[in-house]
Amino acid sequence: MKPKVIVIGGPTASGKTALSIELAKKIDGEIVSADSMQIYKDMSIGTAKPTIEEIGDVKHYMLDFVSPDTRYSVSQYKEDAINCIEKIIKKGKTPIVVGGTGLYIDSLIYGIEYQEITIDTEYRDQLNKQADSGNLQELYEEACKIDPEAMKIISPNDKKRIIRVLEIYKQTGKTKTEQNIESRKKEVPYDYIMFAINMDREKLYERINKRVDIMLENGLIEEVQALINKYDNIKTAMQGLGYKEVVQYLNNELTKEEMIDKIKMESRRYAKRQLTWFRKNKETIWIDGLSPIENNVNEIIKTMNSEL
RNA sequence: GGCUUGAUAGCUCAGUUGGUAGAGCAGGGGACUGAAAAUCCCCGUGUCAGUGGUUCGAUUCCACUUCAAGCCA
Repeated sequence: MKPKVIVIGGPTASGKTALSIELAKKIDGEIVSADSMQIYKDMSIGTAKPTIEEIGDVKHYMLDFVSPDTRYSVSQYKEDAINCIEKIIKKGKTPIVVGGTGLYIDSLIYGIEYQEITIDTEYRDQLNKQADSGNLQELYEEACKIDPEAMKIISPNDKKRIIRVLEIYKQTGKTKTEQNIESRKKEVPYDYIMFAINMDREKLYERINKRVDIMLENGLIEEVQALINKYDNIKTAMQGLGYKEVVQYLNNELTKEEMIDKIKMESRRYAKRQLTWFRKNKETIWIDGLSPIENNVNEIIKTMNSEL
């Protein structure tokens, strides 16, 4: 029988942190984060990283260990997270994967295998330059020639994905379609049980808005200021919600009020995208984030025990 | 109190020389395999403020009413 791994997803501000910590306490579990921004050091307020008080004695992995000027990716995440899961299981404890980054979660639950390659940043930059100088259409056509199958679902405007199709082909000689098939050949070694939190949309949005206000109170602006003082190249980390908006504010491109409203709006949209992601997986067991945490913890334990 | 202007989608507004209306933003749905808090795709019926009149037909023209802004007393 495969070891069980609990997964808890859900939109931002839905209460994943609190639920997972309570669950971990109750079942003697350890937490593996699945969050593409909380991996970064020096980014705590804006990513709503669990605080030391919240964490308490519950062991957390995959938090706060990458420098914001470093490139990180799903493939690395998959490798690192699997190591953590392995370690936890060896201890005889239950791993609890928690986070809002659907892509990262999928890399685990579908056991995606990534080939050992490093990204050719030079080639990527070159393609980006080409695309930005009005030649995206050409790149799109080229990608269509290489991998017409994959291009069926990629829009002529989706620069990132068009470039990726070209990159994969240049570096591996394979098409994205071929690679996708190969990446899912191996059997998934764990029994992942997927939960996701949801709640009344209006309530969720209220919580998001409130959380943004609290971030500001807790010193988000100062955190961003310190971040840009400390690091030179924070391209990936700057994709983080809230961070780029504060930078715009610091550059006087936005008023404080505009910045706050924008962070709230972008966070709401992000939550919507996250929900879309988790809805796609029909195995997902939905949890009502508005019921008491204790009930939800018990619900999860009950489901676990019934899945034999 | 008088005059002027306005009232159309959640918001800002366009429009219909009379044949029941459309943009931006907000919002909703979806896609997603090495940048993913990223990137991309799709979605617009609303007593056209209310009541009456003219008309085959009114959101459009006319009258009155209500509300708002401005001006004059």
